[in-house]
Order: sequence, then C-alpha cells, then structure tokens
Amino acid sequence: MPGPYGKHGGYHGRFRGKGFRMTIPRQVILETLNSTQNYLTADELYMNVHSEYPGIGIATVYRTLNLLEQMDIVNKIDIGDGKARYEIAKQDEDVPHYHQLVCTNCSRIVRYEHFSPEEKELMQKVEKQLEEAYDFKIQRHVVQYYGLCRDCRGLTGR
Amino acid sequence: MPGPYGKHGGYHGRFRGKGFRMTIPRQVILETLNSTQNYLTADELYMNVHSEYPGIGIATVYRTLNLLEQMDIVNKIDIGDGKARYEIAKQDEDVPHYHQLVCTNCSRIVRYEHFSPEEKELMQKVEKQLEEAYDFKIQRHVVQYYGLCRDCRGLTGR
DNA sequence: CGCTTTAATGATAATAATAATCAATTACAC
DNA sequence: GTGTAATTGATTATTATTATCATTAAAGCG
Repeated sequence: MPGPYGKHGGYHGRFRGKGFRMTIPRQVILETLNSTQNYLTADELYMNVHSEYPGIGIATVYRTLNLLEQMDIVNKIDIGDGKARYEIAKQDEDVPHYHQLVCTNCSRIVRYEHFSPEEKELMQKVEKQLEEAYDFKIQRHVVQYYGLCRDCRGLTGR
Repeated sequence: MPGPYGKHGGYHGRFRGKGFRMTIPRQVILETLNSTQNYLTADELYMNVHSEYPGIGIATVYRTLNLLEQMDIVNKIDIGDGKARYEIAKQDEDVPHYHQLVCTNCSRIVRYEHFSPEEKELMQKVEKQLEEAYDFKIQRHVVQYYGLCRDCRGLTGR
C-alpha cells in the first residue's frame, strides 16, 4: 500500500515541481530519514543508507540533505559539536520550531513541544516585541537547553 | 589607574588560582576582547591581536579561547555558519544566558537582555518543568531568533 | 519502447575551522 | 638568579563539508 501520497509519499511531485528528479539515492535517503526517530548526522545517515544501498556516495548524502533542507523537507539543527543533524520536518508544522534538550555529555537530543499555551503565547509576543525593538524580520527561532541527561548524571541523582 | 581588580583586571589571580600563568599573549587577547563590543571569531580576534602583538600564533588564540571559555571568562556562541564566536562574559551575570537576534544574511548579531520580568519568569518556570519532565539537569540555555536585519531587508521595508 | 537532454551521481580533491605535536621559550616560586 | 613546568609559535593533522568532473540515468517525447 503506497500510502496517501502515492508511490513516493508525494515527494516525487514535490521534486518534479521544482525541476528536480526523484532518484534511487534520494528515495533511499528519504526512507531512511522517515524511519528514524532521532536526529542523524550526515555520516550516520550515510552509514544507515549504505547498508541498504551500498553504492551511495557520501557527497550525495550531503547534497541531498542540503536540497531537502532548502525544500523544507528536513530540519537541520546544530548542537555546537561541529556536526549538523537532520530530521524529517513534521508536515503539520506551519512554522518549524526547534526546541531541544541537549545532553552536553552524550549529545542525546530530546525534542520537546510547547507544553503550555502560555509559553507559546509568550514566545510569540516576545518575537513581535523583538521585531519592533530591533527592526528585524524574524524567520525562525531556536531554543536549546543544555545539560545532563539522567544516564550521564549517574543513576544516583545529582 | 589599574582599575578595581588590579594590574590585569583580576585575571592574574584567577589564572594563578587554577595553576595557569598570565602571559603576554593572554593579556593582549583579554585586552582585545575587552575593548570589543561585538562577538569575534577566532580569526578576527587573531587579526586584531596581531596588529598589536605581531608575534602571536593562531594556535595560541584557539588555545586561549578554549581556556577562557572553561574559566567562564568568555561566552562562546554558534550561529550555524561553522565559526565559533566569542565575547567577554558579563561579570554580573549569575548564569550566562545567550539570547540573540541573528541576521541570516549578514551574520549581524544583536544580543538582547530579557526586557520583561514576565519572560524571565516563564523561562525559569519552563526550565524547571523540563528538568522534571525529561529528567535533565539543565546548565544553560540558548535562545536565538534568526531573521533579516533592517539593512538586509532593503531600506524600503518588507 | 528507444532517444535525447540534462540533472544527478560517485570518486576524489579542495576548503576551512580547529586540534594535536613538539622543540624552544618564559612565568614565577624559591 | 635558577629550575621547572606551563606556554608558545610553527607546523602538521583532523574533521566536516563543498567543489570538480567525467559518467550515469531520470523523464518527457516521439
């Protein structure tokens, strides 16, 4: 069963609409990204894809990730360790937001959603105030909390 | 007049207290950082220091920046362009916070302070909730707004 | 289905930021 | 002043990512 968006989950159409082609490497990369919960570095993605499609080249992975980011199909995040990480963008997200908890020891990343309407509201208010105060047109924002996850604190607490 | 902290602004003592030495290169780097308003990349800092102290090596700049970051004398920020940027940490800041507006076109960075107690309060509340919900010990957070500054939008608005 | 056009690929070299190495230098406690 | 260990500067190494380029392969068309 091909799913609600047709043979390639609607990607084929999105690619063709912008003059791009749907190729085997791109399909495999998209499938791998879609079947992965957590963020992947380019190299992790390369290795995962490689096991299913050994012919893939690392350059294709980088190129495809850049393309997918341009097309808003993936989100790119940066946790300060010099490696970009990617995830499939939620399609129901109007404006992507990037709120994460990042473990400074093991680099585990927990994506969290706004859990209070209050926070969401304030963020929007602050954003508007900033736009006016500094004459900026804000396009997106990043909120990251750096700390230690349970495993990296030792199980005793602290 | 040497200022309230003595010959090297109190840095000498802070270095010695941890077994480090106060050297000429470190002094010049600290002076340069202290006399600069905006964030500097390692390379920009290197060039600024070089004009005053031509013997400096780039490796010393990187090493010193890492040391200063460890000692909480500088803050390091990352705006996603692959180059770290540094500023002298405000001494009156209990916990450093990193809230910036970043122009996606010209990389201009505007540091902003919490301008409403409401925001500060909510951030603290959210932080506490996150710590409980995800069992994280949060150490610091980063809030960045990416967008276009006035100059990069063209002067006509938009 | 075969043809043609041109985007995409894979291998590889090139960049660019930062870290590691190491012999020579220098801060600083005595 | 001296000795010792930290620091430096020059250089090489590393690592993530991008550019190059000849070869391959989508996909619109007949």
